[in-house]
Amino acid sequence: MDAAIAPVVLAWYDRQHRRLPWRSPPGQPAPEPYRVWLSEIMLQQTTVPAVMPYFARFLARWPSVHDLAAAPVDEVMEAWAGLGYYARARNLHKCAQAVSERLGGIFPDTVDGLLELPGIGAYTAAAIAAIAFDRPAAVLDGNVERVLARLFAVETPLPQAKPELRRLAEQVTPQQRPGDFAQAMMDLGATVCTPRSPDCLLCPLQAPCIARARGIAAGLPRKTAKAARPQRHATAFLLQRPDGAVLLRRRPPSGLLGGMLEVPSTPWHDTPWPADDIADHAPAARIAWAPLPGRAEHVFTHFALAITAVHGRIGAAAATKLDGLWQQPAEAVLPTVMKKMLGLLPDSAPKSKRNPRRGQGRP
DNA sequence: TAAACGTGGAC
DNA sequence: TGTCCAAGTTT
Repeated sequence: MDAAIAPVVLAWYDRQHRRLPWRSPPGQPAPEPYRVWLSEIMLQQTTVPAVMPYFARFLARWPSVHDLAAAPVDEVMEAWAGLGYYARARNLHKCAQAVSERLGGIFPDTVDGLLELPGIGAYTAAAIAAIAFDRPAAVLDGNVERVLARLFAVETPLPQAKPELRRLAEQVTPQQRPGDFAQAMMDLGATVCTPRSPDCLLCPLQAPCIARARGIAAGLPRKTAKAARPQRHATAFLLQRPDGAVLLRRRPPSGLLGGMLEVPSTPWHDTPWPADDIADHAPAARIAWAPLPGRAEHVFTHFALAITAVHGRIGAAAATKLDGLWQQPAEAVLPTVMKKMLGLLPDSAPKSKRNPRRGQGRP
């Protein structure tokens, strides 16, 4: 029966495939490996709508892997700002340099070759091999895991079920059109076999789906509970020059927000900061720090950060003596959490998110 | 092996 | 408001 899976999925894909900028329609020649690679890196743990504008900008600015390799890494980081998981941007640049300089601009066309490159793991190597080079590699991402867990009623929770799901993926991957098959399985997972309420009536695998027969599709794949998210607290130092520019710094190259610009702040502590302790961590001495009204919250994968801010002013001459760089708040290109810190500045009107409260009660 | 690593949208 | 989650990789 497994042999019957691929043809059904491919026939569905021929009719229902999503049109995406990094993709060729079914039956057309494969897209350039550079585009496949760029899109796959951006799509790691990231939604298609979020990737869309970044992909367009990167491709317009750096049309080839050589162009990207030749770019200063800070420009690549800046272009990535807002997309998240910034190690991807650093590895993207490293990978471009490896391909451009060591491989003459030619991406490896095998899973093993691709796995050697920075930022390319099991999923991405298989995806590039299948989509760009038509290799029959078994592609296993979150979508495919879900489709297979339901199709074969795998009740073992993730991530323990991964080896079993991988075997199933290898079992159903066809020798013909493996790239289309990989994309078809992902489209199926993204549009029909969705996490919460799968649209089984529209599914081409309705008949062979064991979970559907047992009425447990929506509950698969099972997942082991994750740890609670701790709360941390920080106070940002919004130090402003007479021309309005604020002090920013470059974070260390690795770790959280590695290589990105930051607003100076207290350490991110597990308890709120007593007012008297805040100035101990200030980026400049002898500044009259004034607490600002308002607070912001930012949720990372593994902790949440409650943010308050203090405001200070500094003369143009004194400002030149500090480490860091000065940028106008509206023009700074920053990770989202840092933009939220700047959002606490007195005259920064755009609180885009719904932020009613404060003052008047409900009308 | 498990934890670190961002963000925004959906329900 | 809270929880889940999206085309994972690295250490």
